[in-house]
Amino acid sequence: MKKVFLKDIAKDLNLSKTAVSLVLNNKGDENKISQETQQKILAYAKKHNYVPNSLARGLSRGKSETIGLIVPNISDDHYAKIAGHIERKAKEYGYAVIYASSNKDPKNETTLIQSMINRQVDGLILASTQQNSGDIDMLIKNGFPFILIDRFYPKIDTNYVLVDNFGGVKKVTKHLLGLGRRKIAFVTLKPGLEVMRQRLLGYQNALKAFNIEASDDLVMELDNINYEEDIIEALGALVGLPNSVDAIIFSTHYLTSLGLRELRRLKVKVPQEIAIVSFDELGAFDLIDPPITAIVQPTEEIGDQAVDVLMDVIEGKNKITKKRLLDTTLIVRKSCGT
Amino acid sequence: MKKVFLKDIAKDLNLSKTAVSLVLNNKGDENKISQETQQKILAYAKKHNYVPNSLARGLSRGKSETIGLIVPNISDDHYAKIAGHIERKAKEYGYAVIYASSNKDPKNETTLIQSMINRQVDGLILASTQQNSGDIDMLIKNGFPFILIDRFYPKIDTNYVLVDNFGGVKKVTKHLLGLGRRKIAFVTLKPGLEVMRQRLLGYQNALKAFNIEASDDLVMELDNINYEEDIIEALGALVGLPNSVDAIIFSTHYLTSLGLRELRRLKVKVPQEIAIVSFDELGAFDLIDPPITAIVQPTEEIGDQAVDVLMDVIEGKNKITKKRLLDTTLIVRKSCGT
DNA sequence: CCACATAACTAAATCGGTTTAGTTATGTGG
DNA sequence: CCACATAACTAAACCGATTTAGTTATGTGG
Repeated sequence: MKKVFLKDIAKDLNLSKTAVSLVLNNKGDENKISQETQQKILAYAKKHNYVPNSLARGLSRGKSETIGLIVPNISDDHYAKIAGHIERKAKEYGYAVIYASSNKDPKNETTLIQSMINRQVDGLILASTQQNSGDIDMLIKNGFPFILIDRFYPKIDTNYVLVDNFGGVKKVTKHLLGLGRRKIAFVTLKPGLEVMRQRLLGYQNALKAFNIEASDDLVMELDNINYEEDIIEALGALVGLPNSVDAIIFSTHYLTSLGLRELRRLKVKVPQEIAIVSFDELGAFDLIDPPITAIVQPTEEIGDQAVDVLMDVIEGKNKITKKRLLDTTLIVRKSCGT
Repeated sequence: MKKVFLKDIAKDLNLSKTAVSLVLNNKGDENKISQETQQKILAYAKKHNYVPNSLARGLSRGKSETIGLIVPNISDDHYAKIAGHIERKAKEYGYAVIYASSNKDPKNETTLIQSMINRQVDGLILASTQQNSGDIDMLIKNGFPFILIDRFYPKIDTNYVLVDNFGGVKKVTKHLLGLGRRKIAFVTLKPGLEVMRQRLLGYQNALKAFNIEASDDLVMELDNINYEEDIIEALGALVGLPNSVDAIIFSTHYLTSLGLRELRRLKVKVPQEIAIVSFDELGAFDLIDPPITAIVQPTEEIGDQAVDVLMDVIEGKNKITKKRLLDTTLIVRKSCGT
């Protein structure tokens, strides 16, 4: 089962590499290669299981038919799901996916972007740390095809697809307010991520709609890296407040898990004393006691749309930037009371 | 910020591409390029931010510095974790990772293996469907570097790294027996996967050690694809047994979640009436009520070792096959009683 | 002063495709 | 019968590296 190359086929059939290449790329007709010859070539290729070397093809075409996916952490439930959808969708276009995790470090992100470009990916899907506007500017300046998912740069005009974070949190906050909760805390990560700001704004906006003053004491902004320690302190503070809180919104799924563990340790009764809700879902949120109310993101749509838009850019269609804000779904479970 | 190529550097410095290439690949000394020239080249390259086109390099070197990862489903918690570790470790060797999901379909797997090889990956990490011995034979015959993870082919001599499935299940079964449970059911997937057989054997072996007859009624083998429906039926049967079961071992994490949901619907009290344990952990198993006892796999070690072994093979070291059986850890939680 | 070693390079082939610019043979209209 | 169109190809350049096999200039020992 020796590998066959273009030149082998050409030699064996007494044809030129050109003819063989054209036919195998479906350009036989437009280049007036006779039907007989085309059949011969196709038959030979099939029989000997010819497959082009994609490095060579990529080199000469200037395309690798590969896209790069950079996310904070590929092991994270949310990104793993998105990665799955991106893979499936990319395959429809004949593309493969190289992934890499930035671990939330902008420096890593810069390196990864460079490394992906060197590997000649045709485009990038980027869940950016959002602290690399320089990289984004560079991509734009070079006309490199890319699309942001999950996070975006408010001041830069780019393609992106993400969820309506503001609306999502507003929705769930109103839900809590509707249930009579009034001292609602918001546990989130330190600013830096626009999407986190959007979530915070959604929270504040909902409170305002109910004429409730948004107290700074109720907003806990944890360090992006040391959140595991920070959250313990934060929850201690919240639970210890004179007029204790009656609800907590966690701005992302891993904060929810950590928070819930800590609340248990503090013997807080959920939802009787404190209702909780989570932005982002985790596989087993319905099995937890109590089952966790969550805002869920349409990961499939994110993946599909990201690839679709990126492919349009790669193929040179649609010069204008596409900005997509997808809706979240509120899944009401018992953790916010009844 | 125009791209610079080797020939640009050569031209600008009045040198040959050869000299530039040698120096940039750290072969300047052994090829007697003068220190001055080397410095000039390095300085120029740094200043103009030269980075080699890896398709071109890959083509001429016959290496892409990329490995392929094929798993049943990249979105699955278990594989997403492994993917994260593989990525990190591969980066240490300067390798990038292309991933793809077979969705448990051997035909897909065959296609993916081919497609990865065409993309000139230097090696493959394969969590195989285990129904493709033909592919594996082909890889071996062609001397293509690869390593199996998670699943292996008992009749084929290959590199692999996976956990001691037999020992893991045996351990947890004995644990249940030690707690006095006697009618222990085993809910698993239909044969085909050797690792599932190993888990079953571990279960049976533990029973035997306690002089308990392993009844076929207590082993439920669900369809690999339609397990969501099958498990409902299976649990219905188990719970309806005359002398109902007092424990259930789920052979993989997604069966545990599904099973637990169904047991709740059936109003079965866990662990009072039925204890449950899971092979494989899920992020929130400690938060579930009751927290789920689980056998956890060392995903980091699996990823690290897979990459290490694969790199050895790629670099031509260690001609003998490496077979690694890693230990699992039993995390005892309340779902199996106290 | 000549043969030969060595330092410091370079020209050109190569990897396996794609693509541009022809070439050759046949057929057709005037 | 000649000019020209067309069908059916092909030779060779090219993509951007790596690498083999030299080449040239200088220095050294006998």
